[in-house]
Amino acid sequence: MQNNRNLLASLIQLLNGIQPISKELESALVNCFKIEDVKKGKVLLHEKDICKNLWFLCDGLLRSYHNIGDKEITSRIMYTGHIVISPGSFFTQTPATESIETLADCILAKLSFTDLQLIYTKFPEFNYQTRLITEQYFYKQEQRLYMLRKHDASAKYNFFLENYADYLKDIPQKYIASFLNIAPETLSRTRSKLAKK
Amino acid sequence: MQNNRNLLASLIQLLNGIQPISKELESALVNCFKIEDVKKGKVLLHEKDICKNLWFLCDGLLRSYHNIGDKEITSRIMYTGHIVISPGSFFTQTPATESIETLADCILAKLSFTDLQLIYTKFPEFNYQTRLITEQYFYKQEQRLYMLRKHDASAKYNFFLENYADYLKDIPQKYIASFLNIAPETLSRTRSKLAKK
DNA sequence: AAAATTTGTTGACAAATATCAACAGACCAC
DNA sequence: GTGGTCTGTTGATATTTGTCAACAAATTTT
Repeated sequence: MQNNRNLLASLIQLLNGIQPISKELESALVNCFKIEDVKKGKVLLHEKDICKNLWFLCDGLLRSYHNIGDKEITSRIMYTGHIVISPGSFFTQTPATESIETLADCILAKLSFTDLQLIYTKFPEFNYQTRLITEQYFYKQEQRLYMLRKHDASAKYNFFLENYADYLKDIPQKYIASFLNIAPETLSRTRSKLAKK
Repeated sequence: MQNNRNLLASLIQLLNGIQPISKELESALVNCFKIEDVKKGKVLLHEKDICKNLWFLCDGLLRSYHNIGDKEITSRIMYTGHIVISPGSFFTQTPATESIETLADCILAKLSFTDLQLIYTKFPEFNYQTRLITEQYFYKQEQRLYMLRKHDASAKYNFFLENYADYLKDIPQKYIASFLNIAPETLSRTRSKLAKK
């Protein structure tokens, strides 16, 4: 359990940064989160399953994706320190329209939807921190919407460089391409043009 | 004030639908919201100003927009019953990167950021309802991200028809086009092709 | 109601990106 | 390490959408 506390340190710090949480709430969180090591290439959540857990990504890299026709589209890329869910599915406990998989070996802290609801019941003040976190994610998402409306492929790729530079080497290019909504060949050409300048 | 209560009925109902609110909280909300009639074509929030208010759109139609280069991009379209803010600006009280304007005569209920914070302080349980509302908006936004990654213009326009059909006649086509990230001419052609079928 | 302005339509053309295909390089399994 | 599979690169071509321009239609202003 001491191990739990160490791995969850950055989550606790995130929460305390918003507003200090009580020792009781901290203990409840540390007790409810289960640590999991997951190897690269595993699917955490399958499309059509209900997202029954929230994960805190202690270390690693993930992506969510869904299919349109015969194409697979990467919708989000999530790295160390992120809270991971399939939003629509987790919030409403209905089947997911996307899958989530690991792009690297990951250490994850898993919290079930039911345990989270119990925590909310016992510690209603926790809604404050989670409201603010949801607001932050909301705003980040807004920026991704801006990105997708940028005119050309290089503007989109620059957005990616500004926001995900640290993970560039670890994310297969075809996933970056579909995240930016361009063909992998176009991304390859955009990159080589950029390298020449 | 009785008038206030009527106009805010659907907001109160929205909150009660999540979890019944106390009479005290209801009164505080009704007292803090100020009703405003705003004519079509007025700018509620100017880019670079801080979004100091949240609005509940009792009746009418709004859009948010920002400029990229010499182009104006419509980022959101909001109709009766929506809560309206510029997310990044309101949450963090920093200058907005977008403007918000009325597309029709509107009846708005305005709540200042500071009044909202006072309400949160006095009624911390209110965080519960607002967390859930933020989650709902978060999920809606995710769907708009899906839409922008749809391949062609007609798929994007169909998304619009599915989600904004009731407001189709009231929104100038050029705004719909930039919302869908296509040129107005392309939208015009897409529509005429669709009509022939 | 007429004039002026804005918005939407249509055509011709240009530009960007997608698609298809061949190949090279990286990565994985055995 | 070798063979096989998957990923990325590059070229040729097709398709889609954007751009520019002229005009029509609708809306606003006077």
